[in-house]
Amino acid sequence: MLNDGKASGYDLKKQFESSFAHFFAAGFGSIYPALSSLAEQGLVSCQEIPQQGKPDRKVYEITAEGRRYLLKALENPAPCHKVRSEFLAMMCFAHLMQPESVETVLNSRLDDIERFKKMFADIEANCMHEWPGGMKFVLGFGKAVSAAMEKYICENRYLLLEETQKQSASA
Amino acid sequence: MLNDGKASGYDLKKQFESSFAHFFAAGFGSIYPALSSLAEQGLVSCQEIPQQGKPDRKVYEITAEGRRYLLKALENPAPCHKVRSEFLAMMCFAHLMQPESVETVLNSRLDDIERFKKMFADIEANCMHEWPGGMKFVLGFGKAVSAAMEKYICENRYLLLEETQKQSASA
DNA sequence: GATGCATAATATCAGTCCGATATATAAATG
DNA sequence: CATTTATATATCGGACTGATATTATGCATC
Repeated sequence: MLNDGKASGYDLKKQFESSFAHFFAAGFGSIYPALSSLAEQGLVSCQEIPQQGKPDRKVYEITAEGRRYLLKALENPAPCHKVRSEFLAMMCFAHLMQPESVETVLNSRLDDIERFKKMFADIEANCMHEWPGGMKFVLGFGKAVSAAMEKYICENRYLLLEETQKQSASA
Repeated sequence: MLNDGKASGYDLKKQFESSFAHFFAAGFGSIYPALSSLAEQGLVSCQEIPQQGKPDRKVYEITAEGRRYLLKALENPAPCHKVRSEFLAMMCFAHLMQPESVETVLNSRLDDIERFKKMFADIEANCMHEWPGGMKFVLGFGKAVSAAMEKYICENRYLLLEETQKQSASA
């Protein structure tokens, strides 16, 4: 991220919460230690800007060595793409749940997707133009996958509810 | 998983590599400590079956308390669904990569998806009938999302390659 | 005028997770 | 005959992360 310009940990967090949120979340507990370690390795430099009231702003900037390191890292031919879904894990055992409980879970998932869709629209409206094709590709990927998930859930939730109703009918 | 019947850590691993692979991967480093901890808490019981040549098979079985605990856990109204994609992270910076490098990454991702699709087909052919609706829902979810990803990548890879070609043309 | 909440900003830490590695044998494959 | 795959368990260092702490401003609400 620093390759696109200077930023503080706080600035980066905002990016992780918006454009990166759908595929790579990171909290302060990951960001600050990462910045410290990068600085130690000389891959970024740090400039402290004093402020009144607030902690000093630490603005990080990528170094020439950091840029070389980034380019090397981008040579990985098979980067991973992992999903870790408690949601799907739960749905495997929907037949052990109350039907209302299944409904709640499904709706909360649809809400999350809705929130992502709004975020995508915001991003598209604001900063899309100034982005390289890669960012457009990644945003589009998020939109396509979100849409597919939403469609699938709406069209197939009956699979889950039939089962729980069968159970509650036989109970 | 043990709610569906007794199993050893090794058995569970096979499930994590097949039906669960697309949304919840787990290695031995997670499975064995988890089983030990569950046994300590009395949520599962363990029966050691001696074998010649191989280490003793430890077959775990869920207890009544374990079942109660599972049902409580299934009451979580908003289970999470996370994606962590080095692939998409790299694609954000495609403009810094060689076009051939981008091609390689894209193809390796498509290969992964292809492997999943084959796995889905296998599962559907073999053990689909004996499954509850929840498992069918989850498998279908994986298929739908995989198909959407494949389609999106094929239809939009030009977004990534245009950029790198522009770069290599101006270099 | 006070209370509370959001924003700005950094930082740490305990607990969890996981990839890599180790060990031992049988069976299948080339 | 050699090598790979399958059976089976186990550990550990390093990475990751959610929760928590600190301090101050500004803005809305009661």
